[in-house]
Amino acid sequence: MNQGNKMVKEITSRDQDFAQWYTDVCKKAELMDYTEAKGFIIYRPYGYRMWENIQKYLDHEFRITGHENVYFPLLIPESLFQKEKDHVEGFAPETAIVTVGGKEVLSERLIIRPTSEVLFCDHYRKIVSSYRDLPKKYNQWCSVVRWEKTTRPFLRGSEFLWQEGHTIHQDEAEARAETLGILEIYRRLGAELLAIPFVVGRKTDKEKFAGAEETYAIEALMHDNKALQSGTTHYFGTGFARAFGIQFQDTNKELQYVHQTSWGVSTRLIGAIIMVHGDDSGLVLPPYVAPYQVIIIPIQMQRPEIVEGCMHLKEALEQHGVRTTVDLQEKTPGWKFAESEMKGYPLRIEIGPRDLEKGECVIVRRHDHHKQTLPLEDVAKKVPQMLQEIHEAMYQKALDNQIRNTHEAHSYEEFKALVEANKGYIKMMWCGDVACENKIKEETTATARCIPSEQIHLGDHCPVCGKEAKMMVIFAKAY
RNA sequence: CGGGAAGUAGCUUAGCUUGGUAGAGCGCCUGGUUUGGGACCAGGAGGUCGCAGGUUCAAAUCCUGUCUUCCCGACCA
Repeated sequence: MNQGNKMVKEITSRDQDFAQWYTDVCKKAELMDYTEAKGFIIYRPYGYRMWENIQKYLDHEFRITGHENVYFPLLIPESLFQKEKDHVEGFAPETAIVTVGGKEVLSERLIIRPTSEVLFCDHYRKIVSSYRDLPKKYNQWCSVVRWEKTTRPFLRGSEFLWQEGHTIHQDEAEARAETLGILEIYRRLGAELLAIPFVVGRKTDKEKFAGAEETYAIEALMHDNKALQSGTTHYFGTGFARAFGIQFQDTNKELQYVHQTSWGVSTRLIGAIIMVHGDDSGLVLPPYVAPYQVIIIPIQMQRPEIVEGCMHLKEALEQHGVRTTVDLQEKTPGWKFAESEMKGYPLRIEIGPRDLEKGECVIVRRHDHHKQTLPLEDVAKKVPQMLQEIHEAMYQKALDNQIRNTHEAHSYEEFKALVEANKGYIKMMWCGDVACENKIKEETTATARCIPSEQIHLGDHCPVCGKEAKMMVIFAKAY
């Protein structure tokens, strides 16, 4: 068997044309479909289930850290939206606006939420008056609309699904702790569910969220060495509170403004999974986010004992908590093997007449095509361990790739050469001046991805302007 | 939003230059034979040629506009 070769012929080779490969995988793995409206995609069952698994993980984490789910409206009166200056300026270019209701032109236009800060603020203003009302830690699962000029499935859509957390606190320390606490949950989501080693750090002022005092992000390196911002958390200080008048009386009987945060991850994570783990045969799914962790393929479906054997194994696996499906399509085994690879099931189990005679089955790992034979009776109790090993191997592979594609630049010339050669993450000292950041972007198209908490001292001066260096920044070309 | 390319059956597409009854392969349906890496035979269904105007006796084909997708830039989860 040609294990190293591309086994599925219907998609573009990954290294030949990464963009086309990505689109092919999205379509062929049946994750999504296009609609007639630009940037509005259908999340098909196989794609949506991944989102549900992400939801399940995060929703549990949010709950045990004291957050409550809520739902706020889709539409925001324009006047409300305009209360915070930076926020409006940041989002105005990409809002969709409802101007007609029924047959009447509306007296006030309604903005379709691109994010819901202002609605939460307006509500918090009404329900908070005492320190005893704090904190409020709300989260909502919803979709938002942003009128993007260029759209791509999962990576940038006119509408996308996400969760947005909005919290208010008595003081800065508590709000900042919330911002970093959620960031840590996002990092763990990557490590434990998505098998993606996120680089975690603070954003530069230029890359900050509109209206935020501090923005943090999780960044992931894709297989084409471009970075993808995969989630953000923001500390707002009291900016929104002042704009919206969210005040409370503290224990000294004094009026204070609340300290606020917001944070979110979106269906863009699905894009990250595809681009971090996928290969020339299609999707490769990390076990804990995969809709099904095991697909069982019966060989010779006309034999009832084989289908029966498959069903029994499915039951046994499910009893061990393994999400399992049996491929009962009227297709040849070869067809099913190819499709199971395209769709990225972490484990494929084949049961044929020869196996059944010997009481065994063939079990194949998707991520490395490793094939082995196991006694049927051992499968159900061994698979959970195998899934764990697959998860760890996939995480390690992604981490190795990230380390291999992270470089240090000590001079601006070196930096430019690294960007030019498409070398991934590039660490470089920076003076903190936006002028240098702009110059870098203009001349190289690379942007500051984040200021990592783990700082390395690479020099005393900013390689761009020669002034004193204040921090090390990770730069990369980004999606 | 600028530059480029493309839209014909679910998918890949021929036909368009030079206007004249829409064709193929794959997939799908029915029956049969098959089944350990994308099976075979026979029969069958499926199309307002992206959409809207225009030219013409006649438009998939020519003209105008528009929408969507892809690529390259600028802008953003």
